[in-house]
Amino acid sequence: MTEPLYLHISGRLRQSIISGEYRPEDMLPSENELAALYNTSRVTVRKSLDVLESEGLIKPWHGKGYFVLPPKYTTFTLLFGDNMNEGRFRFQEVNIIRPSKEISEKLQLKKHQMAIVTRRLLERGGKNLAYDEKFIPYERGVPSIEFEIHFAEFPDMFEERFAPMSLHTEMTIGVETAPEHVCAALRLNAPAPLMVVTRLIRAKDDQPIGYGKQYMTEDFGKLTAKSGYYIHDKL
Amino acid sequence: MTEPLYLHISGRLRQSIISGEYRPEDMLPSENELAALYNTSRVTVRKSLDVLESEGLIKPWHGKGYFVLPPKYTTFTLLFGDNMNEGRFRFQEVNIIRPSKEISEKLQLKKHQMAIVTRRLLERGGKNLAYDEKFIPYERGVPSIEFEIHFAEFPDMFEERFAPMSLHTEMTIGVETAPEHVCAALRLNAPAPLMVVTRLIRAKDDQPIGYGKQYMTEDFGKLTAKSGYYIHDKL
DNA sequence: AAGTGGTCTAGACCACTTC
DNA sequence: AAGTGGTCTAGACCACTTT
Repeated sequence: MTEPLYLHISGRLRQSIISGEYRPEDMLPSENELAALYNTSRVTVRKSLDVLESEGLIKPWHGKGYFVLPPKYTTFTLLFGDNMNEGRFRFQEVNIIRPSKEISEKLQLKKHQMAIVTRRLLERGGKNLAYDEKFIPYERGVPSIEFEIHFAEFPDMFEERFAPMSLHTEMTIGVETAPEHVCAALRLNAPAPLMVVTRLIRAKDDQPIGYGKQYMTEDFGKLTAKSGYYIHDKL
Repeated sequence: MTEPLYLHISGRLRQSIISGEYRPEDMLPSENELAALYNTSRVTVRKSLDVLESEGLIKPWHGKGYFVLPPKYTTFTLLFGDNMNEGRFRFQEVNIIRPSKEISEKLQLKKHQMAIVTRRLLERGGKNLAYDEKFIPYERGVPSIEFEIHFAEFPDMFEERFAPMSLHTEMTIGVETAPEHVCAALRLNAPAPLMVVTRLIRAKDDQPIGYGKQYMTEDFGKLTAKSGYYIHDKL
């Protein structure tokens, strides 16, 4: 139950930084001073400073000392997929198609290479909230398996074929005027601007292996993001 | 120039995890095994494992060993403000106003408390791309200073009065039908759905100290976000 | 030369898990 | 009891910065 010393020290220092006692550009006491102050070894002090460094609060400068960093307000953590799983998906289509120019470029398909598409509609409370398209390259010799994946979410569906840790995703969020088939599925009277989230899944070698677009109506809700050191689960 | 041993070890292990040699749920060799393998001390091995833990790749389990974690696909890092600074802002209004219900709730204003508003228009290449509103509580006795801050960006403007590290921001991204004054400023013919980013700045005690809304047109561009271990600057 | 952080060692004792 | 990770010590030597 008793708190380890190194967490006690990092906690005290974090508090001092957040409260403004140490401000950005300020220097913390040296490792030796802290070791003397808390009557402990330099190793333990270093461990507590490592904690704060990994949280992005401080940066050591060889030969000088530990500096307090200015906060980065432009970096947000976005949690995506939370409200995606509330509601019910209805499949509209699972097919092999000749890809559009956009899809072909995003997936870097070869000429005449086909793509597999799944299209789904998200319903919640009797309302059509979102429309969802996923595209993956079609390759001969990897047959029916592809048709089973359409129940899985991005990028879970790739875990069988790729090392999971090697996948990464690029996301864009914007407004687009939805194409007709999307408007029809969502039962919109006229082409309307919708929030569109695209996701491009890449494997370790940056090879694109999946591309998805989600069209979200006003009823769908909002995406949320957070920034700030203060929200760390520690403290 | 020679790479420290602990980084060498963590690099090798990271490579093994990303390549799929160790998969999620797998256990890494024990600290003692690694120490023997690399002919080094347990302390150095621990330091290399700490690196991977702070990257979210592994999790130690007391008495058992180090487990490889499954990737979290729902956590994205969003860089906001990059395309906000390209272009030119034109101030439309700086004023003390009676707040709307929305503003009053977000800022948790007292009854009859006023708010300061700044409204701006973002132009780029002759096009109106975005409209920007910021609200902060008005307090008597903190007078004209407030009017000077309107050149600063959220949340920089608060750094004088609050400990910078104590601020945090909650963001929502969604589609809203823009109110009339926004449509007028953006020269839209009819009320149109726009991408709306709201930001609520809170101080350390969770007290709201600023609220901003940005309405973005289709021309503005998209927000981008990334996920995946693979994009870490290391490796 | 003196102070700072960066790396590393060879131990120690504890708490948790497995057998 | 044996193996695992968790914490901590008291040194050592190096590289960088300041005086």
